[in-house]
Amino acid sequence: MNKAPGKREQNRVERLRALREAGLRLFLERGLSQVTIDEIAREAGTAKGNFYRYFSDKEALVAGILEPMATAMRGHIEACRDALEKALDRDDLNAAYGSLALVVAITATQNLDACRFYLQESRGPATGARAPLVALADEVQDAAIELTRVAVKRGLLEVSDPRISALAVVGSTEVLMLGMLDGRLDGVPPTQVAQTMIGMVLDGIRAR
Amino acid sequence: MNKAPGKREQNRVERLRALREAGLRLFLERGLSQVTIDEIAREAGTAKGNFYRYFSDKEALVAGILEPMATAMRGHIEACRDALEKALDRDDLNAAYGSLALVVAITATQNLDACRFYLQESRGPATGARAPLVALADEVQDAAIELTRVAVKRGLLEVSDPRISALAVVGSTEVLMLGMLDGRLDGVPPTQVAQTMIGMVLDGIRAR
Amino acid sequence: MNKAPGKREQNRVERLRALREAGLRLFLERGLSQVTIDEIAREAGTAKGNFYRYFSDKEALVAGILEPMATAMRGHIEACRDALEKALDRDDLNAAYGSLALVVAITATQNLDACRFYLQESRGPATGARAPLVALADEVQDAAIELTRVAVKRGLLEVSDPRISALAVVGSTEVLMLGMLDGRLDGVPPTQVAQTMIGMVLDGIRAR
Amino acid sequence: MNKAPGKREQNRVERLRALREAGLRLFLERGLSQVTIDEIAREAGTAKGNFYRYFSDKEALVAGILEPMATAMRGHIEACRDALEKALDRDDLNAAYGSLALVVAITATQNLDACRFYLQESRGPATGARAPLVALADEVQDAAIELTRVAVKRGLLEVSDPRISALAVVGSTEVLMLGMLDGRLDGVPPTQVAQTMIGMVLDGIRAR
DNA sequence: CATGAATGAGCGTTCATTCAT
DNA sequence: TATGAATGAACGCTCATTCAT
Repeated sequence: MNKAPGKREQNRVERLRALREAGLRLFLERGLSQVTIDEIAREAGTAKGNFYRYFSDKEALVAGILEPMATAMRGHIEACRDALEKALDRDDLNAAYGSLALVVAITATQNLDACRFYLQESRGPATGARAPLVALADEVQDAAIELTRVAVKRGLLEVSDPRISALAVVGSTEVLMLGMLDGRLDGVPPTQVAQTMIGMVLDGIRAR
Repeated sequence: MNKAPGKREQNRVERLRALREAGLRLFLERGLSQVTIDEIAREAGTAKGNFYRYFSDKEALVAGILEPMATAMRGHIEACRDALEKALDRDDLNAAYGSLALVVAITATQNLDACRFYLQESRGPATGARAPLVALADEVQDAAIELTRVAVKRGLLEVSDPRISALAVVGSTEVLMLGMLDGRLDGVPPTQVAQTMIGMVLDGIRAR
Repeated sequence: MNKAPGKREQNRVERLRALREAGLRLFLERGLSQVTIDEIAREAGTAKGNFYRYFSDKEALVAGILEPMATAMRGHIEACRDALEKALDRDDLNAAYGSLALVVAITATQNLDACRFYLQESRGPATGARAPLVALADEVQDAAIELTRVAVKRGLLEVSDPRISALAVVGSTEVLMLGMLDGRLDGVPPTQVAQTMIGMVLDGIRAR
Repeated sequence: MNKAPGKREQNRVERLRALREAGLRLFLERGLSQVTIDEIAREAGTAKGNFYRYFSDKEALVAGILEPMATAMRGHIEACRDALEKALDRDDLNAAYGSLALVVAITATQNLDACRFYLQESRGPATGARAPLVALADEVQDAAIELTRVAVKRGLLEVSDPRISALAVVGSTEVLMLGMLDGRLDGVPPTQVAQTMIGMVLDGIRAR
């Protein structure tokens, strides 16, 4: 019996979703540190005290908001590294990077708000609720450097220093994404942005 | 009389400096939103109530911290645009960009902490004390786009879209600077980083 | 039918017992006011909401915890008074007091935790959940005074003031019991403590 | 200049007094755990946040309320021990104990409310704000035992066990004091109570 | 002017109590 | 009937801001 999920479980899932959504919406509107638990609960249509059934504090909510995107990103990075480690020539490299760009773009699109949230709040000291964001940012930068190192080690890429190339790409990507989100790049086809990015990657940032 | 600055004025200037320095130090350590006026005053060696004699609130302090760097940057950008508008060939372009890179680097070095503060806190919604930071960031991005547009208009640069190139450069620069500051680029000579950046600019981000 | 207790009733009794035990254990560990209904229910292995099926609030639980001991004590006191009212000489008095001491000791031993709980929390204003404890303490003191008055009235005891003697005995008893429970009297045979107490009673506290 | 204490200092002292007094009054009325910082501040005629300038939390306030009495008691106990250690005969013992009883009585009278507070809340687990009370109670009981041990060691007192005598005296004293405070001993001259107590002490609780 | 005490709104968190499941 | 999710009033504590000294 009870093949369908019970009402309790349904409510639970719905509440979680509502809290995450409300939190994300408010964080984007007014900034992580300016939003109170009170508001999040109200915006999610529940009582303040109920928030704490679902998240131990604001930091846990932030982690929860980021989690789907972070998990997906980790998977994509892993896959890209696997591909790079098997890559034999420039075409394989192209394929690996292109593939990564594609799935990252898709993941970003599917988690648009979370992505924007990440871009907006991931810098600075990892104090309190910002910790999960900074941790993820660190992870991303380290992964970018690692991927570049692999490509260089396999002789597929020639760069002055893998760290420079990797961070430059990460930085460009971040600001371009924000540009698309905040309207500064309105009218530019996303594919063109992507192409520019991939060009940067493949050209190893040009400096040799 | 009183050609030399009076004792009063000297004190005033010293207090201002102490408050700005203390605020900056604490903002870097623990994040803008986590620092209280109380702490800033204590760190600056003055009484809490005295803070309000010099700054109307935290936002004003932030603006004060950024002001020297922002003024310098505006000057540099202005000069670069002037140079670009008189530039006749690729060499002039090189000179203009190289010059900008140089003075920006110098300004950043002279305002290292303010620069880092800017890089760490300039994103996200412009709420509360963060407003001056976000405003400056907007200004920088708009200026970067404008400079690129000028270069393109004069036929000195060929890019798919000036906005993409400009933002990519801004993003790379930001993350590379942070990388130098947070140790991720330890051991890389700054000149090499700069060269990579200038290469990016001159190559118009490679994508055509 | 249903001469034997039904399953329902069995469960009910078991739940009550579990809640009382859990509450008592926690009250002793951390103090009456520091224990939440939540914890009591969890410790008793039942759901929080279920607590309210058995007790209207914390005060009712406290009353429930004390009830067996209180009822027994009332009976013993009653019996002692009956004995005293029939007592004709010092031997009868000895017998009555000795008997009371014995049954009180037995009751305390049989309700060791409840007794300790009473000793620890029965003072102070009768606010909230503490009310039943304070009420019982008042009852005990009044009874002690009353018993002494009876003995005096019957010419069996000579004291400066029955109230002084009675309260001194009650106070000594309480602290000595606590001393036995908290280890301060480790190594002293309980009978020796009891003898001292009875000596106090019979000597009418010595001051005449 | 400024021989008289400044207005600031005057205010400070007055606030401290008001907070201690307000706290004590409320603790007596409704019990330590039932009183909120909010109420204490309101009762003291100050703002809630101001409470924390003077006391780090409720526990610190309790310690502050107890402190004068505790310090006095420690001094008296010390003096009594010194006297006992020099005592040569029963008369010296009488003097030492009588003296202690007298100064304790005076101290209690001078700190009537604090004394009552101590008597009402010093039992039970030392959780949170109750810690200083329990610590003081432990100190008192240990000191009582120690004093008795000294008297016994010097052959001035003959008791079955110093711990029993000491705790019995402490317990009697406590309950008799409460009895005087809560009206149960109305009409009994305090001197008579004291005499009873001293009789108890000198007779070594009668049990040999 | 400088000081730091006072103010009180507001935040994060808890918990007795109710109520849908 | 049992469960534990939801509610919301408090509570402890903080801190931007004001103001007496």
